[in-house]
Amino acid sequence: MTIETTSLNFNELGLSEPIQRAIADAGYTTPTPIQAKAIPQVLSGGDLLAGAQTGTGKTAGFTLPILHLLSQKPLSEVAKGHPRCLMLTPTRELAAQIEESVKTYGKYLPLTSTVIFGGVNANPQIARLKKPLDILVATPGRLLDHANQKNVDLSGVEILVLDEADRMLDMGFIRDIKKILAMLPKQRQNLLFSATFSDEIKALADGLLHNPGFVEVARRNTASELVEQTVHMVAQSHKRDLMSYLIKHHDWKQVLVFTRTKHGANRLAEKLIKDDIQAAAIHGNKSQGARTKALAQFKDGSMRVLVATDIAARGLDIDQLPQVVNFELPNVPEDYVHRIGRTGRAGSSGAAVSLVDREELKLLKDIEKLIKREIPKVHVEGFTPNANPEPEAPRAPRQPHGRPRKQQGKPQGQPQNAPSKILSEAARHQAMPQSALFTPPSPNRHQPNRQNVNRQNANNGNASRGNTNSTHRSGGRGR
DNA sequence: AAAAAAG
Repeated sequence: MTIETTSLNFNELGLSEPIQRAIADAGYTTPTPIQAKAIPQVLSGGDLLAGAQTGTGKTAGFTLPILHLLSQKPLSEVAKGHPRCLMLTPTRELAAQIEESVKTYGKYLPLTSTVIFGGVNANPQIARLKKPLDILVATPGRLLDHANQKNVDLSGVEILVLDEADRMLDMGFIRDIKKILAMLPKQRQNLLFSATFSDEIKALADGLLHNPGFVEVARRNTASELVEQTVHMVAQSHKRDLMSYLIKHHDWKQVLVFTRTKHGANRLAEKLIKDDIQAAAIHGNKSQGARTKALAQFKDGSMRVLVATDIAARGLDIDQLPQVVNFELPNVPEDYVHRIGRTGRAGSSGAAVSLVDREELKLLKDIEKLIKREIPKVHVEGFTPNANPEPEAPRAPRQPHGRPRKQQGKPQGQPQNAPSKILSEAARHQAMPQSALFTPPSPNRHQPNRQNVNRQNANNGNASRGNTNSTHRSGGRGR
């Protein structure tokens, strides 16, 4: 299990019977650590500061007790058109996902919810906001829009959730959030979830929370042993060919590929489609319709490859995703952890492969420093740049068995017959030109003594890359 | 330096 559970049972947490029934329907019996810690805190009615990454089960950690609290007061006593709970989250997809969770766990309760975000027609949202509403999940921009136009009245909010607060600050939402906060009643319960605690998060928490309870669970990067991580050294110009090769060679049934740029995501998706691999790109320049469609198809398994920017790095919960690829390494080492956290979720194992150009070696070092381990560099058998329009047929014919969704054994990425040559970065990179990295290893290239070279100098001179420029977009979106 | 989010 990647998501740790506890020895507790959900029926010991004081949640009402309809909620327990919905939890059981969803197949859960045991809360994760963040749920076990956060649920009693939220039920107590106090403010909460929670340190939790995505993938720890934190969404249910606040959704479940909030449903309980709201359902204690009958809807008939509550004014219509006044959401009683507001959940703010950085991306549209995350907002949609959280609202789905609200609906899932609230299905036996007479509570109503909706989700509000930009990129789509506002009129259906306006119509929905006129009807009774208990829980409103939103991204800040569109919500503020509606609030300014008096489409929604936030004066009845009893519970506020700021999810992924650090990310919202990174994305320059602080001004919007402050404006929204000013519309809320003073008397309310506040829950703040953040993966990291920068000074800015602390400042936000200080102004927002009153005598908060504090819960924290281990960062997932130290716990993600079940995600098998490897690196392929490859020139940037050969990455797209290698990507097609890997997908076909390993017969990956489903893979989420991260690129550094939106343009890069488009180009890779086009290349894969050209190579008869079903693929779609998702990023912030796509229409919301295209984004929603691509994600839905990927989630239901009808889309083989989803090529994404870091829009999909955090929080997206894709059931039983076996394989993640970093087509380029992320600029911020923490994002690597978030990206590979899309696999190995909910009790399944996963594999994460990173395609690394020598230009990215510093990023790789930063990542290895963060996760406190060296990621093995694995040779790709049988791939030669510019010489692999089609991969060789796999030795054993593939059975047309469907997608093995529940896979217990080794992740798909590493079939037993793939010889894994683990060479140290020094051995590979200084000994041969990049163009030679994919030719099958000849005997004199074997350097078994170097296989486990532990690079002591992993952090010489590169202090952690603070995301120094990301937060102060003081101009905001000029309004 | 890129991406996300209002249009």
